[in-house]
Amino acid sequence: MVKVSGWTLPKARSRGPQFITKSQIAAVLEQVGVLLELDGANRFRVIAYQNASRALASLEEDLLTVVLEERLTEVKGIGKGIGGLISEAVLEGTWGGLEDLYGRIPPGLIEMVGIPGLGPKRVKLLYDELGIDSVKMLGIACQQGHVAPLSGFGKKSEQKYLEGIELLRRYQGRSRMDVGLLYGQALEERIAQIHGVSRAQLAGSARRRRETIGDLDIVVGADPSDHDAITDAILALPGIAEVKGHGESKVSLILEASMLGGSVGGGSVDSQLSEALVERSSDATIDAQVRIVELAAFPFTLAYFTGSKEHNIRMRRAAIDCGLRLNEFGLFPEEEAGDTIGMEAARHTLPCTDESDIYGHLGMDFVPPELREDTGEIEAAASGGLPRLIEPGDLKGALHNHTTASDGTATLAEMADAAMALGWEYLGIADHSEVLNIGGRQIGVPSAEVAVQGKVIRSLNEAWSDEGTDFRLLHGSECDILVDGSLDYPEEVRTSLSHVVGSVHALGSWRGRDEIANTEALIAAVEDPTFTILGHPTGRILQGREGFPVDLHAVLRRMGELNAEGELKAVEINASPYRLDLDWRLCRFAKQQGVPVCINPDAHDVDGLQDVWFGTQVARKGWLEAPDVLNTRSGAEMEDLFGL
DNA sequence: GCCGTTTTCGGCCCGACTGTTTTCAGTCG
Repeated sequence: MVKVSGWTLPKARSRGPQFITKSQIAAVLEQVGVLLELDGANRFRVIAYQNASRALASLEEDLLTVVLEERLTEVKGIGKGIGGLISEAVLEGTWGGLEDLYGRIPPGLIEMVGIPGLGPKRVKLLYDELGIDSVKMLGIACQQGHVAPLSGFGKKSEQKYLEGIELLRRYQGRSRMDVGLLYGQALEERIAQIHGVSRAQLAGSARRRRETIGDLDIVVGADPSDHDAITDAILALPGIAEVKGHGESKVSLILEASMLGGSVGGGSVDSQLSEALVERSSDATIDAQVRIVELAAFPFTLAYFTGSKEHNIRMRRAAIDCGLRLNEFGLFPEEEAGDTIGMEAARHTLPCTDESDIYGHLGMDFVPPELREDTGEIEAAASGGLPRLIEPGDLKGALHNHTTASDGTATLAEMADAAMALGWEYLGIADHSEVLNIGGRQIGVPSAEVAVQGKVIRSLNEAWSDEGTDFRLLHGSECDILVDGSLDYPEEVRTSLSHVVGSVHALGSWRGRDEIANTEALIAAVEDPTFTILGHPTGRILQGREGFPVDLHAVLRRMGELNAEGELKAVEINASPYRLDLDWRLCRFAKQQGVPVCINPDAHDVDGLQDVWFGTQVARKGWLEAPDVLNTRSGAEMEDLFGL
């Protein structure tokens, strides 16, 4: 659900420039797109703001520099108009004409577009004609029959909106990757078992491994004579809260938890099952679209519904450049299709048995689904420059894990056994440092006890070495980064460790001050000679809380400089599906700066080690190859790196 | 609002489904 709170223009910092930061401006541009839609603006103008927001968010250079050097409009997607807005925000801290737009659109309208089947045009019409400016008011108007008489509306509209309001209440927004995959795999399995289904595959943002998943897309290939029966079978599946619509080729559903039923799901998300479900309220729902096509169209439909939308737009343009037209059913010469559309036009398609054939016809290498975000993959695929992405099996260990010494539930030996069972050559222990206490309870390891843990680790390592087992524990610490950027523990404690994972935990203080102060503090932390790995860099909890504001581009640039001087500074992808922090959008930048990434499960029990699977998905989405990831190194190499 | 460029304004990805209307606009993905 779109949260109405937060739909205000950010206040300028007290001193500057820059008065407003890049991420704040990107968020505003995104909101302006929505507000303009509600204002009845030209749809291409709306798209322009969305594109500009994206372009700005992925700008890797320092924004103030770009503004001062008047190079903003060189950024693709930012022109004179929006460029002027950005410059004003950065240099003056003001928002020009946007104040008026924000003041004119009632925040309740934003919430109203969250109702399924109700879009910006009709929301605006309801507001203009009846003065309806909230979901609550709409509900009352529908019950009293005020909506049906409006031109373009009817009795069914009223009923649909009333049902939509109830669904909006139950809808919990996007789902974390682990939860979304759980539902997606379950639905895929159920559909694959339906008689007549030849192929069934999960597509959409789940297949692209986004950190959160909005709705599920399943593509089904089957003989046309079976389509009706398959549609009926899908509609009869358990756990359907609502059928939003169904036709010859698609079924649009809202699922509830009972769809998961008995023994479905599988793979690495299994261990997350109980925990993931406990969090969702018992009547929470998730949307799903099922597309049913004949087998010949399957690869095209799969590609289409895998997206992203931006990737698809680029693919269509690439097809046009080749004199071809690409739609969800085929890839065919423009002149042969003539005026026909859809499946009819696709009768002239070039043959494709899987997605790689589609890319092949357009002169491109197969683009892995994770990369399909229009962040350069089209160009790379056309020039043979796609990365060879890391695989989960490339990992040889992990460096950030907890034991009973702090807030973990397993002992050193138990964690080591679990790591060996995964085929790993090492496990880095990084229990919390002294300063950490939660609710007055001491969580962190007192500095005097660090040496005690070190002694146990040494004796375990000696035992493995003696019996010829290629496994070792690496004695590190998850050391708190204090508000001034210094590290917890006396220096001599930190130097006694193999590695220091520096993490921020006092989120309150960090979220209460601005991006520039936080960035300076993080840079001070990474500059400490004992600092090794930046742990969960923003502190975000997906679907829970925002991270603290920070310019990670600047921090990663500094870490890259230090590495160029011969130091070892790495950044963590915290692989917990609750975090997935470092964000995939920053992985390539880290690589470009010469900062290795470390995929860490932040495990607090033996099962938690398996979370590295999720972290690997993030690394893949961030274009990383095995050599870019620190913990693809062997145990012996790690010992060398840490000077052990 | 941005882009490209035949440097001045037209084009901007494409299709299914729904409800209302009677030929189509709105919504969704």
